Amino acid sequence: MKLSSKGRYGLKAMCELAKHYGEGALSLPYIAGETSLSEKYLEQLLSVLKKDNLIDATRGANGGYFLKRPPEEISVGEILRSLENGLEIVDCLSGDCRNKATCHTYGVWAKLYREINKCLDGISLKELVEGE
Amino acid sequence: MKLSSKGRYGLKAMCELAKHYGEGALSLPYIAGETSLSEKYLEQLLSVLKKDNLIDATRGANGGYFLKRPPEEISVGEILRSLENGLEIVDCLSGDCRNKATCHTYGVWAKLYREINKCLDGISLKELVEGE
DNA sequence: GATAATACCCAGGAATTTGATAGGGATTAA
DNA sequence: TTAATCCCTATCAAATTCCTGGGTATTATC
Repeated sequence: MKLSSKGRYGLKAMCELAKHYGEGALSLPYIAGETSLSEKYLEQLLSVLKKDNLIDATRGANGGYFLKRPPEEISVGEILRSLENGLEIVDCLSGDCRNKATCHTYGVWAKLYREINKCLDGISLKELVEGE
Repeated sequence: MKLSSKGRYGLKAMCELAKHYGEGALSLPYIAGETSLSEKYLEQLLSVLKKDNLIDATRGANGGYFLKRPPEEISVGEILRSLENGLEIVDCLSGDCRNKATCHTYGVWAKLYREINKCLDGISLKELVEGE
């Protein structure tokens, strides 16, 4: 059970945006430099975050990316659900399980899923960059 | 972040062993039949669980697999850590992270790791097969 | 209006991981 | 001796992951 690189790296990028919240947009090359990611790869992560309304961007010269809401209003849970395309640890949590009722293990996955989300939703991006 | 098939199927096999705890050993073909897994695949899962001392086996005719401890003394956490080869969600939790101190995100993974283990260690195999 | 800096879109591919199969060997009850 | 069983290890196809590359659209600045 591993988190994908997308999740790990995307969260780092979000931290970078949070550090500079309120200072205008950060360009892709700048964020790539700070996070040691290739521009092309980072671009894909940011496009996912943008699709899910966590960040926004302005195009053209002097354009870049910025958080859509202040860091204290964005949770790590939101970010990871976006990047990981949901945190469902098994497929049957995604709705299409026909024998929830009789399955011995379904309850375990459901409980774990709730705990994971609870934990991650309890951490804001602001706490992350400020350390505690 | 998905649990592997090994984890899901292995837990089902453990449930089967738990249901028949105290009734002697269950043969590989029998467990395979009950869980709808191929014998060869199931064999690999059971070998992992045996290596980690959760189950034991007797060889030869009338042999089979059985739990090494009663179901109430085996947690789902133990089982999944065995099958998944640890529940570390990111590699840096497995000891070899050089910049724990400065990394913004390390704390998130550490906390989540603790929560996941706490949750799964709180569910016994007995609860699972008896429902609640 | 031209230029340069930027975000945006999408195709593809190498490497890794996963899920599973296969064959043969060792052990033991009957 | 035989048949039923667990044990070991190699291999493979499919899926997924991680990343690169090329080209397009937009816009501030000169």
